[in-house]
Amino acid sequence: MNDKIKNMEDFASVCGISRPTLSKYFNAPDSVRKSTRFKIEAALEKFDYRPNIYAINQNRRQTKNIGLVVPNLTDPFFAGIARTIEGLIIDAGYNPLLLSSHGGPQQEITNLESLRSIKPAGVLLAPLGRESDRRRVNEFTREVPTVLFDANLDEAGEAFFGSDNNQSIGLIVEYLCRTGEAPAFFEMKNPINPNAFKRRTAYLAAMEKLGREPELIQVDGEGWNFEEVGFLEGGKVISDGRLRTNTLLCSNDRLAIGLLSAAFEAGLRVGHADGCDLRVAGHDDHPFSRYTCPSLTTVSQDYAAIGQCSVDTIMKIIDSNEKSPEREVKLFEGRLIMRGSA
Amino acid sequence: MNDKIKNMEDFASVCGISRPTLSKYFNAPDSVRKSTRFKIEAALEKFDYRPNIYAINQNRRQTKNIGLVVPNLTDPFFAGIARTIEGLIIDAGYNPLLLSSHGGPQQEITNLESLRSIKPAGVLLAPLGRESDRRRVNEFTREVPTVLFDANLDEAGEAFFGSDNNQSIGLIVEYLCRTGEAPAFFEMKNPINPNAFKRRTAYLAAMEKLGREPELIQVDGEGWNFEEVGFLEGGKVISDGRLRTNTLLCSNDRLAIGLLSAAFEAGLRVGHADGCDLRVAGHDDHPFSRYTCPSLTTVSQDYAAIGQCSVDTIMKIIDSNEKSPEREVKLFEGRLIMRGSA
DNA sequence: TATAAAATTTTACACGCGTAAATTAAATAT
DNA sequence: ATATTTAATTTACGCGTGTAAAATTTTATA
Repeated sequence: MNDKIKNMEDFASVCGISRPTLSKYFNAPDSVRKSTRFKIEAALEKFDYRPNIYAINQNRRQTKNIGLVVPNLTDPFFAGIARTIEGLIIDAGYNPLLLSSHGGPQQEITNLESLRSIKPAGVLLAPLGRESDRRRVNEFTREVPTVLFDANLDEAGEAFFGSDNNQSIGLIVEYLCRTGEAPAFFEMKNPINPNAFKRRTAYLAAMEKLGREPELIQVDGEGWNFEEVGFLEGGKVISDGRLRTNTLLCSNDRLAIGLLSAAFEAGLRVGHADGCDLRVAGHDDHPFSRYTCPSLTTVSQDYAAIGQCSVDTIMKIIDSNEKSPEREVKLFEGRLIMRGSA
Repeated sequence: MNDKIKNMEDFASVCGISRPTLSKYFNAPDSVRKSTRFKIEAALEKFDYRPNIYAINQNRRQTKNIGLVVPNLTDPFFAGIARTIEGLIIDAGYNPLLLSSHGGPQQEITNLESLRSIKPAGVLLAPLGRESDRRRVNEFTREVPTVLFDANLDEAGEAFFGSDNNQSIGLIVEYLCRTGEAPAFFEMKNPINPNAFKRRTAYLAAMEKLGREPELIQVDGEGWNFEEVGFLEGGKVISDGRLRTNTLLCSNDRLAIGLLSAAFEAGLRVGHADGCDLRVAGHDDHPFSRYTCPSLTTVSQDYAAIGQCSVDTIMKIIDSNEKSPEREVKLFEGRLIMRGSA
């Protein structure tokens, strides 16, 4: 009884069931007769056997793998999104494979290449943005069904789902204008992320709509070390005294976190209460934004919806087994998160 | 010339080289004659072919996969460690597979199970700790060469590498005592992590050594939401006024981040400067600790060394193909990071 | 109970590669 | 140039599964 079961053949014999039927069972437990299903599951309790994943994937026309590529796992914001989407992929009966591009376009391509060799049924890609190797990403999306999320990229992939920066920035600009001085927009001069461009434009549009004079504060800084940029460059902006307003809207929360730190060290009191020197707001509702000093007023992105929609769409594409005629794009609205900083 | 190359056979014919020789090449490019190696690599330039990873792994005695399991990828601290170790694994010529247990023992086992089906050559595991399913983890380590890091677990795995909490806590306790009032130790009553226990013990030992009266502040709270625990329970501790000292040493930085937030909202001034009400220190040198308000004084862990040592060891085990007679344990020293909060 | 439909089994082949043994060719040493 | 070592080729088989077609059994339907 305790002979090692090493393949489906062995397991078939202890089951008293033929190997092809077992194969059917493992691919879809409901596709076999109830009585045989019970027999199989009873045997599974007694013997531990699991089909060899490599043999399976070698012979299937399609693997059950879904690639999930995010720009930077070190950022808790993306780590959280990845976790959410992983869950959705598992719920759909697929096997998520999470890769991080670590902020580098070379790593992004490496990720796609290594995914290609895994022959995924589909890929969910949050691209780096400006730095992405457009040509090679496009090349990849022509071979593998791909849905983009978070950051859009030309016409790459079958669909894109992200946040409506126009709406979300409009929301917080309106809030800031209504409750105090009109905000200046604090951002990096050359943002890596396309969302940053959209937010800049959205800020300008929102200010114009409200009849306010926009003020862009575009600071130096490269890479993904947003906190550091916010801290160093924000510190300069503060000490320069070249601020025309007491309200700063940051392009994202991580910049704001750095800026808050710089403001603190400069002895400025941040917040909307009486006697405060500065109001600071962000965008994204980063996991840490609740615990900054003061807590950060920001806009949250609807990542439950974005993730769900991305997974649903890639599943639809996989099931229908055909590229949809036109690229679907859907943007989701953000929600104002009012806290202490503005 | 543009016939699709779909397997090694096809590629062998366009190369003018036999398939077994190609197989040798892909397993070790240096194992074939130089002239044939050039021929192969020239052909690789013209045709794009990569060996089918599933077919390879099915037939190899050993895969080139190394599992890497961390307790919580949402924590930037672990995300950073994971990134470092991933790089080391790649450098060693292996393929890292990163999984996060998301703070749950069930997920931890699920991760190990899914790793088992991938038949990894070895696994690097940072276990959850107290909540880990000891029995099943042990079961796994008997089947797959495993090296533990970050948190120790009984006698599981072939080796353990982590931080010397005794040294690091001793370091900061000594610093705090030397520069101000002796610290109380702020921690969770039932920590999930074995390091937390060690740090508590180390705190008590360090205080005794310095002839100071220790004070443990053990708060309620479950799970991995350390900032929230630090914020909520820290807030209570502060408003209770039951603090005998003005200096708090937190069991980890994330608790400290929450505590700083609570102190801020309570209107306390944190820092070591004149006129401050409270000193707060942490442990770990979390990526965000530089940007708290004030910036957080803490102890950094030597994760470059821990990662390198873990990878070296799993490689040694894999190469020697035998379980070492005795379990290796090595602890690395921390470094004091002096900043504004204490 | 007879019949149709559905599920299962049998048989057989395919997938793409690792790998071992025997043979042949090439590189190196004498 | 010959002998020796080293590398490449040929041949052949195995890995553990998917999958298709035909034959058989079971279940559902009439």
